[in-house]
Amino acid sequence: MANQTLQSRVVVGMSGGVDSAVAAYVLKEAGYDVVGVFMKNWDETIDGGECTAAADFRDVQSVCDAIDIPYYTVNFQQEYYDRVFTYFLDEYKSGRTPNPDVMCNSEIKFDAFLEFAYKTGASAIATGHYARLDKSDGIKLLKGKDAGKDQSYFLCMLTQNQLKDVLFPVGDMEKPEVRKIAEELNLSVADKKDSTGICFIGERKFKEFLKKFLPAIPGEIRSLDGEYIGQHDGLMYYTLGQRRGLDIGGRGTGERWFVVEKDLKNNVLFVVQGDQSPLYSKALTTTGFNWISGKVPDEAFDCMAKFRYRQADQKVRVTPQKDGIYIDFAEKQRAVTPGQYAVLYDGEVCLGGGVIDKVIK
RNA sequence: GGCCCCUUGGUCAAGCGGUUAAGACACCGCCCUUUCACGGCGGUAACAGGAGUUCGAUUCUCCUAGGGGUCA
Repeated sequence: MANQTLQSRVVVGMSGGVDSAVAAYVLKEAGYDVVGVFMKNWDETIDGGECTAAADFRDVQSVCDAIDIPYYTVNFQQEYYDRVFTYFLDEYKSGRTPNPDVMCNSEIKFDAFLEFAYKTGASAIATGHYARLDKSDGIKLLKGKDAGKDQSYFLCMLTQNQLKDVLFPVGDMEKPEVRKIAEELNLSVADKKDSTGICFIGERKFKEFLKKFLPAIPGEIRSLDGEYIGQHDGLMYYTLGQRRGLDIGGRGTGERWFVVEKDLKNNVLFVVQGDQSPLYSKALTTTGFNWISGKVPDEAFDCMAKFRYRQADQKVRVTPQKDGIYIDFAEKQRAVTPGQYAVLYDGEVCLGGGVIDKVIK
């Protein structure tokens, strides 16, 4: 793998975690001119949440010093707010459940950041994503080798152009290997916990977080046959299939209650008790669809799909439409939710993704 | 108004003189997880109040407070 563009410059997006640290190390060992860059994309004074950015940056410094590469910081707070967070809030206002991290990749990491890298004279960027690229015939996005860590789902909206100068050094490694390398190098982040929560924002008590941006409009919770069950704090604080936070206990059969539907017009949250059929659907449509290959198929075909991150691949039949695609499920699917991404796979290959618009029961 | 029944943790609900007073749902925490969720594990929490009878009362009796049938 090392005999291509030796000495060409690669800018590595360093988060302060192990994955990007090892990614940088691997590239350095392969002979690239590696530069570490830490992105600061969220201003925690906006929401008053915990700020882990400073500590993360110290980890980046420590790692870069250890593997002996220069490091810098860039700030895309404005871009993040305008191109990701605004979309995020708008989706919630529409009663949908967005996935900001997919947008963060297509708008920030593989756009604003990529541009920045080119400007510094780099010929490529790299990240610690668990995904692989096959550039033998066009560019194919593949799942990470470590099936449990595969992050191709989050990269489903990227294009050939965005991927052509990208490297995913840990994509063909298993997580334990990555940690082992970090340990052998005595990197301070070797056993650092994997980060979760919205990328660049971090762990938040989600409902509290949203409350700072979206007004709470309490309303009724009802069962599908109209029975009054209780009160909700605001439709946008719930997602389809959710059970926690409903505060419904002791009724009916004693089973758990789940959100099945939101009626924005009347501000009513509908729920069902137990893992019932109203939670399940048989098909969906997307608004637009990003085919990573750049080519829109001209006829229907079978493949696999995920409707939420880390869901097991589901067998589906896809029919391209004028705007987006129609996906028919081989098996009924639970809690498919508008705003989330439907991502298609052909074996290891991620074909692309689109925002779920309509769900057909 | 007169006879009958009910009253347990946030909710529903076991218990039937001696129990660490079940369980479920909720809630909280942890785990999982670069979205939101789902899921897994664990935890907090109760006998309406008072007086009796008993070696011993959530369980029996009698009062005082809150809900259902029948009789004028």
